[in-house]
Amino acid sequence: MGKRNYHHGSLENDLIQKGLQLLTNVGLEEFSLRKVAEMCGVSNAAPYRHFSSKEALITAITTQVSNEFTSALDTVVQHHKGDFKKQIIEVSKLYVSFMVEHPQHFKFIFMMDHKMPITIKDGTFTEPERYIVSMFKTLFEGFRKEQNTELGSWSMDALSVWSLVHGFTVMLVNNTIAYEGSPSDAVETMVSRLL
Amino acid sequence: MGKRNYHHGSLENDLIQKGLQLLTNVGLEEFSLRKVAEMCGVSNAAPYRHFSSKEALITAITTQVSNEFTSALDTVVQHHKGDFKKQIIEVSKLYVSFMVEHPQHFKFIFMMDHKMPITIKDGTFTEPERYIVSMFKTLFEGFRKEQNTELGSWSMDALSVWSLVHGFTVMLVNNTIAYEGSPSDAVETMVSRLL
DNA sequence: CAAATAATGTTGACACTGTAAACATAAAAG
DNA sequence: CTTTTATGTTTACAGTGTCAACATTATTTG
Repeated sequence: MGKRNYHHGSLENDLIQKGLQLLTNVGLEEFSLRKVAEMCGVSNAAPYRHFSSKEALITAITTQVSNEFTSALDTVVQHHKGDFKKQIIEVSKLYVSFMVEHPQHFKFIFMMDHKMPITIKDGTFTEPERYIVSMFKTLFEGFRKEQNTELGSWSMDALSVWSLVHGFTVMLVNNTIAYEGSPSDAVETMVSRLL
Repeated sequence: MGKRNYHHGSLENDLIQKGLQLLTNVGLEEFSLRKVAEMCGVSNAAPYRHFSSKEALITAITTQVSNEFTSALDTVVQHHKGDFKKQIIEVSKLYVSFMVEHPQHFKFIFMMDHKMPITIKDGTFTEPERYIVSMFKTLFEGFRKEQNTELGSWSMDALSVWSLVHGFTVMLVNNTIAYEGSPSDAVETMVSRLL
């Protein structure tokens, strides 16, 4: 029953699953298509029937993680619907704590170039990684309602908050700084002051 | 005269120089020791007489860039000695504009794990990349003089500014966002409001 | 239902990588 | 001048992404 007979059945899914597993365990540097193939019990060239390149698989994995994380973010957003400040703070806390807990996720997500960057300033954006868009949406809409100003003004505030949260996270994950204490608390303090 | 006779003369320097060149041109992904060796007109194993691994060479290159950039930062710091706010703003502007102009530098610098992270909260730090320490120093000392408070309080402010500047830079360099306008101006606006 | 076709896996190869051991040459030290 | 040390070269190995030729199974079609 464990034996596979030539056809795997659901290789595409399994590649993503096992790929994420490998990425989480060994990181981006040590990640290799051949290892993933072996984990799936399949030959080295098999993945190419489902993904055109190593990068394509990583992109698929990224999307997977992205979706899961985005729904977690959305849950928080919905839960603090009335209170904009609280909403931002909780989203920020979730963001940093999630990434600190899953540093490998964060790395392989942000180490890849995004072909379609968000365009700020007019408030519209195409789709890069979903949680970024998700967080930006929350920020932009929140600031618009809160401050009731026109375009170009609130975008700077949203950008400030997002830069701060993201920047702090980057440094923690990359070991640029070692913060002694709860990153979640730190971000709460910083964002609170900023708002 | 262009001909080399067995010994290169100054391979170590040349490896760093040509390595930086390659890194700047093709980025971290395509960077390879063998290519650098060829650029130096030397065999593939030669670099190992000077660097124990590929990573060791990259570290050396990083240090090189780091030093140059740090002195540029220091110049700005000295130039605006009296005015703390101005000091921070100009350092921030230089930081973001330099990194946007040299995205590859930024990437290979920050994509590597730092073995010795800065320890904040008590204000002391070991040495990771020098420009980080340099900027942090400016921030910490500035806030201390400005606010005249004890430890633990101003560190949060310094961290906020640094997170914001760094985070904005990361997003620009990684193409997470596409800011329409001068990044330098944007950072000036954001840091000004934060201070 | 049988035959043709498409989807999926395998094998083997190629060029490239980091790295190490064995060897060669030139420079420095004695 | 001889010996030692520093530096380069050759060759090799294991691992990588990727591709072409081939094998097998699933799916569609006549």
